[in-house]
Amino acid sequence: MSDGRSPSPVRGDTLLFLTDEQLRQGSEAMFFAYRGFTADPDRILQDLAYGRAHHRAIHFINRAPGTTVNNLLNILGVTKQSLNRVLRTLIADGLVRSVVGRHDKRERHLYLTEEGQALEQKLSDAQRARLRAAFREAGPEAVAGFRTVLEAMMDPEMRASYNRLKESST
Amino acid sequence: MSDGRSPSPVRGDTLLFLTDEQLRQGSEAMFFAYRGFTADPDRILQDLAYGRAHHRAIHFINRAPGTTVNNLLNILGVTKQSLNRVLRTLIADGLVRSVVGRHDKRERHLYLTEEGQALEQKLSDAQRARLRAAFREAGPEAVAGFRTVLEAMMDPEMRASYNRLKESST
DNA sequence: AAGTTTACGTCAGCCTTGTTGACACTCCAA
DNA sequence: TTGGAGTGTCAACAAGGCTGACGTAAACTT
Repeated sequence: MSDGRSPSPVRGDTLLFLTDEQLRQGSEAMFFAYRGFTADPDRILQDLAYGRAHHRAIHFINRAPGTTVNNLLNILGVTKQSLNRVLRTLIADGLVRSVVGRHDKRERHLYLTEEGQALEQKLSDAQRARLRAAFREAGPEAVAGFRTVLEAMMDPEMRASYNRLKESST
Repeated sequence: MSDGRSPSPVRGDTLLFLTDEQLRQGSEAMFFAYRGFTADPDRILQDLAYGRAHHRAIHFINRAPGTTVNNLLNILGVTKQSLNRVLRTLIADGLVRSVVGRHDKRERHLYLTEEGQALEQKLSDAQRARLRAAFREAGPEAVAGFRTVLEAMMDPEMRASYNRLKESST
C-alpha cells in the first residue's frame, strides 16, 4: 500500500491526492491535539482522586440522563467490570444516582446528583474553554471541516452513537 | 461561564457565536474519532504483546531517526521510566537500535532496525488507511479545517513539537 | 409452570502504562 | 575537581483496561 515515500500523483484526481506525509501529519495532529483536549479536565480530576474514566461516565450520564448501564457500556466501549468500578465509586461518593427501572426492573437508570452536575459543569467548562478558543481562532469553516473529518474517522457504530446523542439534544 | 444552557447570542459577533451544545458535540466528536483513530493499530499490536505506548515510540523514532531519549520524552510527555520500559522491550526484540552519541556520549540516539521499520509500516499503513478514507470522504477544505482546529487545540509546547516535526520533513 | 435469556453486580486475577522516589554511572563544563 | 545533565534501572504503586466465573432478579418463551 505504501512504501514510505510519497505515492505517485499520476493516477487519481487532484482532489483525492494525499501523500503519506500529509497523512502522517494528520496522525500527529490528532495525537498532540488529543493531549491538549484532555489536559484541562485531567488536572481537575487529579485533585479528586478520579480519572478520565470517571469523566467519561459523568459526561455521558449528564448528556443522556436516565440512560441504562448497558447503554453506557456501548457508548464507552469498555467492559461492565471496568465501568462498574467507576460507577461504584461515583455512586458511593454521591455524584451519581442509580434508579431501578419502572417498566423493566432489571435495568438501572443513571442520573447525576446535584453534586455530580456541579462536577460535570466544572470539568466541561474547562474542556469547552479550550475548544471554544480553538474554534474561535480557527473560524467557522474550519470548525465545519473539523467535524466532518472526525465524523468520517469514526467506526460506524460509534458514529451511530454520536448521531443519536446529537439528535437527542434537539 | 456556562450554566448548561445555551448562552445568549446577543453580545459578540456572529462568527464567534458558539453554543455549549456545539462545543459538547465537538468534545464527543473528538472522543469517538480518537477511538477510531487508534482502533486499527491497536488490533495489530494486540497480537504482538505490544501496546499503544510501543506504537508511539516507534512512530516518533521513525519520524525523527537518531532522536535522543530526552527529546522523545518531551514529545511523548511521559516519564523516562515509562518510556524506558517500552524502549527496553523494543531494543531487546531488535526493533530499535540505541547508539551512544558521538559528540555527547551520554546521549543515546534511537533508530529503527529493518524489522522495526517493517512494523512501523504495518502500523501506520493501518492508521493511514482510515485517515485517507476519512480525508477523501470529507474533501480538501474539510481537511484543512480539521488541521487548523487541531493545531489550535494543542498546548503551545506540543504545537512547537508538532511544527518542528512538520518542518523537519521538508 | 419451567426453562432460558437479559441486565446487572461482584470477586479474583492479570496486563499495560502511567506515576514517584532513590540510586548509580558517565561525561560535559565551569 | 566538582556540579549538574543525560541516562539507565530498581522498587513500589495506582488507574483502568481485560477475562472468567458466579449470583440474582426480572423478563421472556415455550
